Amino acid sequence: MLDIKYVRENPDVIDEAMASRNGSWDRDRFFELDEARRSAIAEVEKLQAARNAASKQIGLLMRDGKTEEAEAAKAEVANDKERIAALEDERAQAEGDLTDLMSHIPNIPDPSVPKGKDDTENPEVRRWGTPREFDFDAKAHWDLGPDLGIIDFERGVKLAGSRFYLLGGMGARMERALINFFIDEHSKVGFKEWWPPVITNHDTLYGTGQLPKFEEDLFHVEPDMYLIPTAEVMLTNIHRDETLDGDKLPLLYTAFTPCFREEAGSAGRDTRGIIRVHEFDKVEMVKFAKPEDSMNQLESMVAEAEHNLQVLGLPYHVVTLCTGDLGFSARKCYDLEVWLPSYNNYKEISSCSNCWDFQARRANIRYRDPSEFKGTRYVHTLNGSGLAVGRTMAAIIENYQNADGTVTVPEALVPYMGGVEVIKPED
RNA sequence: GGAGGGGUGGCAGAGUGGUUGAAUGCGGCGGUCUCGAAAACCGUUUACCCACCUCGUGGGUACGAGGGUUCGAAUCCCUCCUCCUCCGCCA
Repeated sequence: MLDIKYVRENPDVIDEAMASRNGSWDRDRFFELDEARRSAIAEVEKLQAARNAASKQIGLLMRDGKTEEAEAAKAEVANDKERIAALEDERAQAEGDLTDLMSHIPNIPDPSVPKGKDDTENPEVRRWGTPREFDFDAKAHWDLGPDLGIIDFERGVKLAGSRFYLLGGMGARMERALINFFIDEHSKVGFKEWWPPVITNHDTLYGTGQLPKFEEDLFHVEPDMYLIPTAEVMLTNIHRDETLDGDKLPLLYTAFTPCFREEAGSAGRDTRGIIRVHEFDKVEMVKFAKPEDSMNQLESMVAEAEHNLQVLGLPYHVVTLCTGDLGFSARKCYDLEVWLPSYNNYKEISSCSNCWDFQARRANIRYRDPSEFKGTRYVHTLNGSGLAVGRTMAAIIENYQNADGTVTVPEALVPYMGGVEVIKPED
């Protein structure tokens, strides 16, 4: 959610921001509702002030035993009762509509975000590692996985449906190994580990911006709950409706959770393999930072995600999402894309965003810092994958495959794999 | 699933319709005292919204959430959420 005062005073900035990120907002309706709300407030508060004063008088008259005068005063005040109720309804209506309108407006891109229409215009920031040249016919993970007996697509579909898969043996082991590896790495640099529920409610999803606009992307659990699409939702909402101590910032949180996505509208995209599925595992990083520090925290979060790819020896590059590709809640976002031989291209494996005060305002997360300012301010929230587990496994299988159809386990992962150095075909 | 009892300011804890944003205690902040500190004493202590003569003043709202009764509700009624105790069931 944007600051309503800022929107009121800078509508041209919003126009420009929406145009640059392929968003839209109803400017005329905003001012119509804003005006309606404020004039209703002015009127209703005037009447309330009069009523409060009169009620106080009635109380005094009653106390002094002047019953008749009190009754007369009561009758007089009663006249405004319906009027106040009607105005109050008017105010509530305008306010509800205004909040609804505001909650559908995406964040404003940071001035440092490059202008662009879509993901084809995301500039590369840097590149690490060199994609391997294979001197044999390299396989895609959707072929190699089943050949090794570590990924079973057919049974995944039988157990749950399309876009689900089953891991077995060393595949299952590697999933578990990657989760532990990632969390251990984050812990080394000060991230606190959490273990949240994966079913959640409306308010939590509203806080991070999934609701109300993106309900169709979520798995619904009857009657009114949802499966989380990312641990970001839970980690960020840990402090919903809280006022944090400025001395404790930044807070660095991490968690592993499965993530659930309806993938409505992505039919036909990434249909092969484990790249785009309804349920996948991810280790997530979330930070709560002071405004003046949040951009630095974004850079260090990206560095932490990169560190994991580097230790695993997976080639990748970093791109800055241009205005047209920016997610709803993000003010600035970097994507890490890992090299996938089967795509002969880089594929997103992490997305690190600075949401600025956008989520904090929705989720009401503030902080206090008496030495810096009076009262409270909204914190800045950041989130980033560190990393998507399934896509990491796909990248390892493909980049570390050998001519004989085996897969070498990245050195850093061997201890997490119970000492297994090479994955060979299983029965 | 059944029965009962709670949810008040940073914390503890009063308050069962009328000058209650809310006693009291603790904590926090400022001050007096002191070489300094402690103790003691004095003062102070929320958030959001609206308006204006915009480092301030005035007004409104907020006692789990929402609705109702009333001139007026923390106090009465309804619904929901949540916590606790007991019983049942259970990984």
